[in-house]
This record gives sequence, C-alpha cells and structure tokens, in this order.
Amino acid sequence: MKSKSVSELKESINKVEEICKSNKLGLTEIRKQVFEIIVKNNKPIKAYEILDKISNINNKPSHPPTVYRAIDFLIENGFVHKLNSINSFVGCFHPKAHKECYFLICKKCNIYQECCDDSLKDKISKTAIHNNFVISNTTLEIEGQCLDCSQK
Amino acid sequence: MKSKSVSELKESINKVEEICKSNKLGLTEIRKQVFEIIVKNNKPIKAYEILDKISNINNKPSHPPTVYRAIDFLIENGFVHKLNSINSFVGCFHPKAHKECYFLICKKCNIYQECCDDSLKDKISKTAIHNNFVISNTTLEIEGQCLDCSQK
DNA sequence: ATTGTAATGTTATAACATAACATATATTAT
DNA sequence: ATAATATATGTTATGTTATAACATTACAAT
Repeated sequence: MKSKSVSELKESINKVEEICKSNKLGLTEIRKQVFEIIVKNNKPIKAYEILDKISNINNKPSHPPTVYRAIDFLIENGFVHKLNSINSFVGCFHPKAHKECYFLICKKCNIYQECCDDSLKDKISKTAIHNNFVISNTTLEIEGQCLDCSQK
Repeated sequence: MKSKSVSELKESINKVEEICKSNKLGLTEIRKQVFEIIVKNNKPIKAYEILDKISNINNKPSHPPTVYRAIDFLIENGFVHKLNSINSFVGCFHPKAHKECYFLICKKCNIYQECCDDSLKDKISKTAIHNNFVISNTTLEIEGQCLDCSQK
C-alpha cells in the first residue's frame, strides 16, 4: 500500500467515526488510537508494535489484551484485516466489501496491496456452494515480490 | 477431509517415499514419522500435538525444533501444507499441484477439504500479473461450516 | 442508590516458533 | 579406510504471538 497523505488518513478515520456513530459502536479512545496506528503505518503492523506505540502515546505501559481487544473490535466491524500469513494487521479501505478483500504482500519491502475482485469472489463462493460449505471468513493472501523489489 | 483407509494412507506414504528416493531427498525416520502423524490425523494438526505424538512413539521427549524442522522439510517438498489461519498442518494429496491448493476448513468439526481449481489459480495469477507482482506463495483458506455442521 | 453492561486494567500464562550451539550420522573425495 | 564435508538431529534457552481469568472503572437504566 503506497503511503497515504494526511488528508487521506483523516478521511479514513472520519469514515470509521461516522460508521461507528450511525451504528452505535463504541469507538473508544484506545480503539481509535489503535486504528490510527494501523492505518498510519502503511505496512502491515504487528500487535506488539502497536503495543509499544500505544504505550508511548499514553506515557504508560499498555498490555497485550488491551491491544488485542481493540484489534478484535476493529476486525469485527470491518475496519481492519488480519494477514494470517504474517501475523500482522492492516487497515481496510473497502469497508463495504470487507469480506471480499485479498492481499498482495511483498516479502522484501513489506509493502502490501489490498484488492477487491468480484469475479474472484464469485469463483470462491461457487466453490463453497459446490461443496455445500457455508463461508464465514476467507483468507486470500498472495506473498511474493512487488515490481520494485523484483527488479532489484 | 474424510477419514482415509489404511491402504490410502500407505499409498500416500509410499508416494512420498518414491518421490524422495527419485529426487534424492533424505526422508529420515523423524520426517517420515511426522508425515505419517499428519496424514493419519485426518484433521489439521498443530505442531505441539505432533510433538506429543512423536514423544510417545519414541518413548522419549522430543523438542519443538525437531518437529518444526521436519515440518519445514515436508512443506518445502510439497508433502504438507500449513494452514495459516489456524496454525495447523495437513498432508498434501496433490503434490504435483502443491502451490495451487486451497482449503475449506470447518470451524465446528475441524474437518477440512483440499481443493484444486485451475481456473481459480489462473484468476489469481492474472491478478498478480496485472499488479506486476511475482508470486512466491498463495494462501487461500476458506473458513466456515461444512454441510453436516451447518444442518445441526 | 443499585444494578447492569461495556470497556479497560492487570497479572499470569498458554500457544506457537526459532536462535544458537553441540553432537551425530551420512556422503564424498582423497 | 580415512579425513573432510555436508546434512540432520539433540538440547537449552528464549523469542513471539495470543488469551484466560479476574479486578476495576465508567456510565446508563431502573
């Protein structure tokens, strides 16, 4: 994911605030902080990195459950994704199609790209239907090298 | 993955032995034991469960590195998959198309199903090409409920 | 005021994985 | 056959990721 401008960041934070307001979701200070840390990072970030940053911001040590709870809230509500293949977290910029996202993750520079592709999604759900399987969550993560890194 | 018969198990173990022989891969006792434990399990199995079983089989405590090394060998050579979404391992029954497998994982009963679908694979590689991305590894894991569980 | 509920704080530990170095075993070259 | 090399395993310790369990706070509803 290429680096985002300040205004883009504010926009995505505003969007989350709006969604929480209209859906009566408690966007507490910590949850907001965790979301901001994740989206500002531009690269997938690990839970314990978030922990360090939260501790710094608030000038007092935070603990893992605090961070994991906030992450859980953000994932449940479609604001954040977990990348299972690298145990890291990224912001979601397609909250409406949250379940249909997939990811290209560069192993070298750690940059990632979030994609949405309806026909891919269709194919996957057809597979599921064909196997009488009810999908609750799909992990589609493609690891490799981005253009820049593969040319080096 | 539905339970496999003794002869199916033997067959898949034989296949691995053949491949190792013809490719001069050292299929040591431990690696073979780990592979057998994984394929006999029918469900995704965790590293520390394998550790317990290995320790029992050999009547002496084994240690995590032993298991993880064997797993690494088996994954590298296409005999085993890691399911990143549940930190578990399964045998691969399509060693030739090892990179194109994907998985349906039932959250309730833990049964899984390994699928191969060329057109899905094509779609994914087209996405990658379109994004100038060189794939090294793809994780496609679909969590949900199998037919039996969703009817309960 | 009291109870309910949602969130957070805190301590401890569970679960997953690897680094580092020693030892053993197999392979190859001489 | 023997030394040199490479490959695999044993062992200890520790690093990393994640959650259980219970206490406390904050604030709303009765």
